[in-house]
Amino acid sequence: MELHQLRYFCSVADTGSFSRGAEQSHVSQPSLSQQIRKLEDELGARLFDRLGRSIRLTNLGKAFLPRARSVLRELEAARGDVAEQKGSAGGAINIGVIPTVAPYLLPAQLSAFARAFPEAQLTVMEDITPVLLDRLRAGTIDLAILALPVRGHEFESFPILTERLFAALPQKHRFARRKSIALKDLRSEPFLLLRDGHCFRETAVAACDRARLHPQIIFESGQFSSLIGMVVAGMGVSIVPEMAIEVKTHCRYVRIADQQAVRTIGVVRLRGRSCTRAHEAFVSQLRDKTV
Amino acid sequence: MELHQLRYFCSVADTGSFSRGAEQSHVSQPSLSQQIRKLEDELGARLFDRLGRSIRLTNLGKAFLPRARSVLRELEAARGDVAEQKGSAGGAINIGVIPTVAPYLLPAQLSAFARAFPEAQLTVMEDITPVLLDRLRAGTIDLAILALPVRGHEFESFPILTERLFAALPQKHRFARRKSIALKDLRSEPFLLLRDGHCFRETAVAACDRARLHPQIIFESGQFSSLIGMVVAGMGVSIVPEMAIEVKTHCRYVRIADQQAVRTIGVVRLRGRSCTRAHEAFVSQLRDKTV
DNA sequence: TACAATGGATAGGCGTGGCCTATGACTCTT
DNA sequence: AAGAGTCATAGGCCACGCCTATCCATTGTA
Repeated sequence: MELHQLRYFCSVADTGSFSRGAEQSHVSQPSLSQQIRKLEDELGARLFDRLGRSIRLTNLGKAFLPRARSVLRELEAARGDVAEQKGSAGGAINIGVIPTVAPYLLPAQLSAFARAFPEAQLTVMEDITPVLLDRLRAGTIDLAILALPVRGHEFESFPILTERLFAALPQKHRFARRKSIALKDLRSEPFLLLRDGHCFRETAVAACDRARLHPQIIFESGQFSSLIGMVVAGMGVSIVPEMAIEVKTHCRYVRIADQQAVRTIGVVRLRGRSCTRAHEAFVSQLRDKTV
Repeated sequence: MELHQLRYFCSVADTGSFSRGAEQSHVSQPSLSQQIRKLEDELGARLFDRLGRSIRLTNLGKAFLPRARSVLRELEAARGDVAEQKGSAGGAINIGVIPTVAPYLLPAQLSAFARAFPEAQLTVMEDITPVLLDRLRAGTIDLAILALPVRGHEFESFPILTERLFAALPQKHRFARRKSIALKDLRSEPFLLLRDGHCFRETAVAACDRARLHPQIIFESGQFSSLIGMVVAGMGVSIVPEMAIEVKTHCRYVRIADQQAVRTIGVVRLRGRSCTRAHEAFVSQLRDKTV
């Protein structure tokens, strides 16, 4: 039983004639006759009575007609579904973000995207890089926003911004007015850093390594706000990325004089993973609208 | 979009693998790959993400899967419907019967058939031969039980019984005790006959013709019961077929001594009209169970 | 009664397309 | 490093759906 046979059958039933049915189906009458015959053979029963010049549905044909129509209707529904999903930027987008980016980048991005594509359903999960990568692999999330580069060639990534690192100092600190600072100058300071697992900790530690600095870490947290609060309280100094700067607090941010002291944020997805229109739109917004 | 493509798609979605899907669908893996690819091309979007070793449904694939299943389910329902209709002797049977047969032949036949095939839905319409033939042509009825022969090669007919004609005489009639009678002997009698349009009227008149008798018709009716009632009342004589004999009444029935004075009842259907099991069963019961 | 017109069935040939096997590219495991 | 497993690609074969041409039956008309 094939779809074109069902289509032919419906055409014949509609037009009441093999010839007109063939015309309506854009095939020759013999081809249509052949296929109807084949369908009847497979079903093991006639669908039409051939009464010389005219034809008529058999009882069985009468019963079969709505079912055939139903199959074709379902098919069209399926096709329509796909076209709709493909055309509109609808559907679910699941993204993951690392905690050291989420509070600074996302709010503006999300609201802008929600305004531009109200039909898309965007859900966000915040977690550290290795967890996000696992989730990408597992398909739990479609995109991840995190610090580049990522290891593993199963991923492909696009940078969206590169930001410099700053030393976070108490307002009264002796270096607080400097334009820039060498990390080495902070050798004697107690350090407040992110907890292990956060990729920015690695970034900060790498910067220290380049400055031959082995920081004495006296406090660890999962978010910059806590670190900055501790800095303001005079507990020590910290290293934060540009986007984490909170201008209101009694805290000074001094650029670290190291060309390599940067972090690059990018969007990562599983290589070969197909994208809906919504995904494309979100990624391109990230790339374009991010300062 | 073809049915086998949908089947392949579902197989792959079920098994989570092209290879196992191919195995389940009894095709080679490359063939299945080709068809999936083709389906994707037609839809204009990927249904699966190829992730090196494993695959996964895309969002669009997830949306498409239930629709594809639905198409296949509808198809199976259609196939099942046909098998059911064909296998069981179910479905509607519309038969037509002429009035001069209906009350005598049908009751026993109908109840026997209803007992044997309770799943068949039999409806009966009573009318004169030309109307029944029109209805056969129009497809309003499937079978007609009437007097043979019928003209028109669009019909095919099977005889089911042949019966002799009898003269219906009042109990006191001078010929009432005879074994048989020649119609010519009734030359002087007033005749009660069926109305014009009833085929048995033609049959009776033809018998009269053969006997060189031009009957004086004083009463016409649409049913034998009325005629017999009039005979009993002494209004005249009539001609009735064997099955119309009502033994209880004060009426005598004398066989007409004319080998050709018979009528043959048969079942007629449109040539080339397909039959369900129920139809076949009904016809064969008529042929076998009729005395 | 013959003839044309209509509608479906049949016959034969052609070409697309679905299927196969063999092989390649790649990943993951041992 | 080798092997197993997976999907993609390539090339060839053949079935089958399509076509045109024709036949046959029915129907309407001169």
